[in-house]
Amino acid sequence: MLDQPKQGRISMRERLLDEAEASVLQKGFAATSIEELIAATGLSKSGFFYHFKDKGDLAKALLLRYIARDREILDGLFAQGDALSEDPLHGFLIGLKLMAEMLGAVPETHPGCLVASFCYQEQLFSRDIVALNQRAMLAWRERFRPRLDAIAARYPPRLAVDLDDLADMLSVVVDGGITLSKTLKDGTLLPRQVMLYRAFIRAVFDPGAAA
Amino acid sequence: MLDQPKQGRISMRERLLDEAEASVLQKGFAATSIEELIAATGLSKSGFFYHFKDKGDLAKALLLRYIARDREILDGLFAQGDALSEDPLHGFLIGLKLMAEMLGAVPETHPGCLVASFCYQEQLFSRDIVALNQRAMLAWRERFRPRLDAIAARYPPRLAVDLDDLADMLSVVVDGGITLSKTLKDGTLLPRQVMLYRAFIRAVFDPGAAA
DNA sequence: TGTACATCAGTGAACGCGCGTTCACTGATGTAC
DNA sequence: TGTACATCAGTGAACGCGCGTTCACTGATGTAC
Repeated sequence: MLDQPKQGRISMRERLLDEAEASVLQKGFAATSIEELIAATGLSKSGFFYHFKDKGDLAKALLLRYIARDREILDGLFAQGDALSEDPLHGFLIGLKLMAEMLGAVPETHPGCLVASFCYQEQLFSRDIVALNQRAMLAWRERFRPRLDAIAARYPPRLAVDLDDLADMLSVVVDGGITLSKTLKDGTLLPRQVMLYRAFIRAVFDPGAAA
Repeated sequence: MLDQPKQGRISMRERLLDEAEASVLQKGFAATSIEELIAATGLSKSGFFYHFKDKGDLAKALLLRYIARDREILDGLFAQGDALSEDPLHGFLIGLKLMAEMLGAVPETHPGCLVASFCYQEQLFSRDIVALNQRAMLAWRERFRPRLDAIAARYPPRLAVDLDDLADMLSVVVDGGITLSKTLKDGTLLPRQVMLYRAFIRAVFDPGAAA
């Protein structure tokens, strides 16, 4: 029994977070009621307040979990890309392709980005949650800017572009692509946009890019 | 008196819509209460229900107004671009530059895109509002795809890209750019992303693009 | 020009429901000695 | 091994407030004849 992995049985807390995340992405945080979360999980209302001291605490836990998962996924994707090529440009391009594949793999459309959702409801949240959201957004820039620097060092850019902007553009394309996909209920649109960003990266750096 | 323009005095209905739009973009539709709208405008609660039959009716009016304004602005921008150049590519590039300038002109950061906000709260709205939102998103593709066709006819694309995707990318960059700008509270980020999209368009079509 | 009626733009009071939160309490498991 | 206590993961009942909605009513302006 001791050597059994703890997995399999998901904790009540985790189940509440799962339900809450899905609900927030479909109707926003304010309309996501504790009542509905306990109905979905079978917990009592006071049971909910054992896990979260108030609704704001739920929001914070939701965001922290989302950010951590996001980071892990990106780590995995681009570590794979780097493992498959020593060249920084090719490694990045592989990572982007893997990303597009992953985003296209789920049969339904992407459920949404919690950071974008929170951004459009900022006034509901405490300052530390808003700050957390900003850090999450900045994390993308800080993750990809050094990569672009390394690429630019080997492949002089063929277009005059700011590398911070270019790094930001990936999060922009993913966020905007999610909104596009979600609004039009077409899951293929998001990966296509990521591949378009990838084409842009090639146009900027890859000497053999022009068809 | 008859020849006086009706402007100047804004109707109560319009004031309610103004307040509602700002509030929705800051905290979402569910958290935007009728109570707060009448407090801001000095109207009575039943006065509100004279103008809108229920809260869903407010949402619909909000979205219709937003979409109409959006269309007018885009019409103006790209009509200007076309007026300044006969060439479809250059006209489009001018339109994009004007767009970036307009988006950077407001001192504060962009208040947000109602279509994106509604997309992340879809479950709150009736089917016709959701359909309206889809039409609004599609309108961008349908507006820019013919332009790209005209450009591609004169300037054979130097990169293999799908023109629907490329048309979609503008709305993606604007939507994602708004989220980026809004989250990081930096109004310059949005116009910079639009200019980056413009650079991509040049890279795809403009024979003299490479620096 | 006068009167009758219609429409416009609201007011005030009341409603019931659902929401987030609090409080005192509980029964099962873990740990110290 | 037995007992005392602490922690974990909850329950059940009650609360007050704010929300969206309804209803009967009103006073000012517009229109028909």
